[in-house]
Amino acid sequence: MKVRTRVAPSPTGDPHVGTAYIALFNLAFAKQHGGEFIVRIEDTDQVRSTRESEQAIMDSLRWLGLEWSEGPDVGGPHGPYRQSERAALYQEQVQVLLDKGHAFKCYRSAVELDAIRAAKQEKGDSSALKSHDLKLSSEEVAKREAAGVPFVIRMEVPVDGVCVINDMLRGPIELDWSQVDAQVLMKSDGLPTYHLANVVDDHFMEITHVLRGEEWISSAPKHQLLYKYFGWDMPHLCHMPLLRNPDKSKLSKRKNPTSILFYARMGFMPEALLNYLGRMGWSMPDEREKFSKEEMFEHFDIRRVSLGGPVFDVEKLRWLNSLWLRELDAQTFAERFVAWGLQQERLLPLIPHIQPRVEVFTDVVPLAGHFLSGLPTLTAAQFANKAYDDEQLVKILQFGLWTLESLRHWNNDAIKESLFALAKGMDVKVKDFLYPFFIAIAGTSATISVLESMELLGPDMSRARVRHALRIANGGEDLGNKKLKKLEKEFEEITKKLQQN
RNA sequence: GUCCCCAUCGUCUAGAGGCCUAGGACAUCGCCCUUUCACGGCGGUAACAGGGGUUCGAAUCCCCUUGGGGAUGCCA
Repeated sequence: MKVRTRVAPSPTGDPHVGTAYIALFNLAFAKQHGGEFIVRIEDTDQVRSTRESEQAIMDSLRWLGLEWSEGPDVGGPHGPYRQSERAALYQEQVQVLLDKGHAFKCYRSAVELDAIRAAKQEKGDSSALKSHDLKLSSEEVAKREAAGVPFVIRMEVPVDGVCVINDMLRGPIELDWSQVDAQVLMKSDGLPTYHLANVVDDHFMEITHVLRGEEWISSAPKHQLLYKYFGWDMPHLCHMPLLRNPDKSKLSKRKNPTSILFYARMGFMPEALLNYLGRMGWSMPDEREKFSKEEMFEHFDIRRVSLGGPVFDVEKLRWLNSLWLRELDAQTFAERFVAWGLQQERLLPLIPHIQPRVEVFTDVVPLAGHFLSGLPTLTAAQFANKAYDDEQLVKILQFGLWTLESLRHWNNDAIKESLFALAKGMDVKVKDFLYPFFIAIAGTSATISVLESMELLGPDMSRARVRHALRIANGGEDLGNKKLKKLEKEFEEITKKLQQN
């Protein structure tokens, strides 16, 4: 038996707790049945995946103590078994479908697709796009072919009837074929889409069980159909509930810290985070709260998964972490604390900023203590500055936060460039603009460069602190939707203006 | 809009028709312990979304309604 999880790197490279969640249950399931657990980096988009983001995912899964099978089948586009090296395989398989008439070339442009969809909707036709919707006259096809117009390869999908998907937790699920698009299998750049890569990879890797997020249920018919077209055995499917924000929406970093790195930085023990993830939608038969992954695997039963989407509750995670922390003997506690925050390689980059500013060692902690803390205790009064009023302050922090959230690469230059540009766009002096960020990040302006601080703290911790500061500056409340919308508009105008220059 | 999934305290959950006057945990409130703050101990507030069935009996099974979520991309 082989169980696999596919993980997609995020554009910003932060490994998501949801990834670890799915991986944990895959591993637990595999272990319990004496099977093999495989992690596959998925990225046919090629925008998200960089060597760094793939590495970050693997490192954080390792940090959590989730081990997977090594081998030629592991890795994404940059891994030992590269996507580009598999390109021929996908070409070959898609040709098989083409030959059997299960797939077809489509020369339609994005503009045309929009128009076709709009026209269907207007007619009150709620069915998905099918090959007959996309058909062009043979002259037109010949014309476009001759002109070298880019094309994609789509799969043929039944026009109506029901498709039954067997879910290990939910039993049979009936989905209408009328709702399933003639899915693109091969993009115009010649790379496969997720759906094709997924099915082909799993088949050749001899995957028998797939545990994935619930958001994949509606694409299961496409996958099942591809297996049928190829004449291959389909793995068993199991869809796990989705982790949620406190407002019940799908867990997202705008509303909750989602990066495993954040929790590591924040000083959570990997054992505790894993334990907490194991309690999401699952319980031990004796209902105990604290358990190791070995204990979890020993008692694991997929049928004990509950289907309601669990809300990720940082408070409870903290409590659970305290249980793990207190169990450590003094020696181990000291070792782990040092390993967490006082390692030379973590300290070293700070020294050039600290050394010129201190006279004695006792000056170090007041100056750089924010590297070892979580969210600072703040009051609205700390943000006071005669250069701006309350409204302007909120604006600076919110616009700054959005800017930080949009950064793809987290380094001093990128942070500096984007923030300085924003200050200019907002017509605020850099010095005044940065002041609230000093408070947000370090709790004081008497400290080292806030840009350096942010770089060293990492994106998630930095954003979390700015978000926290924003709430304090706004009188202890989150910004209302109305206000947010207004600000969003203004922010868009500024970014547009900046892009033009 | 359409399709699908889901539904027990604020949150995580136990519950496979009678063991449920619904249990545990986090959070919260009160008391105790204590030179402080924590930890800890004891106790309290707090839930089967609503309506119909099925059954001698329903949190548990069925249907409808409502609510939440997801999908509807040349993203994954």
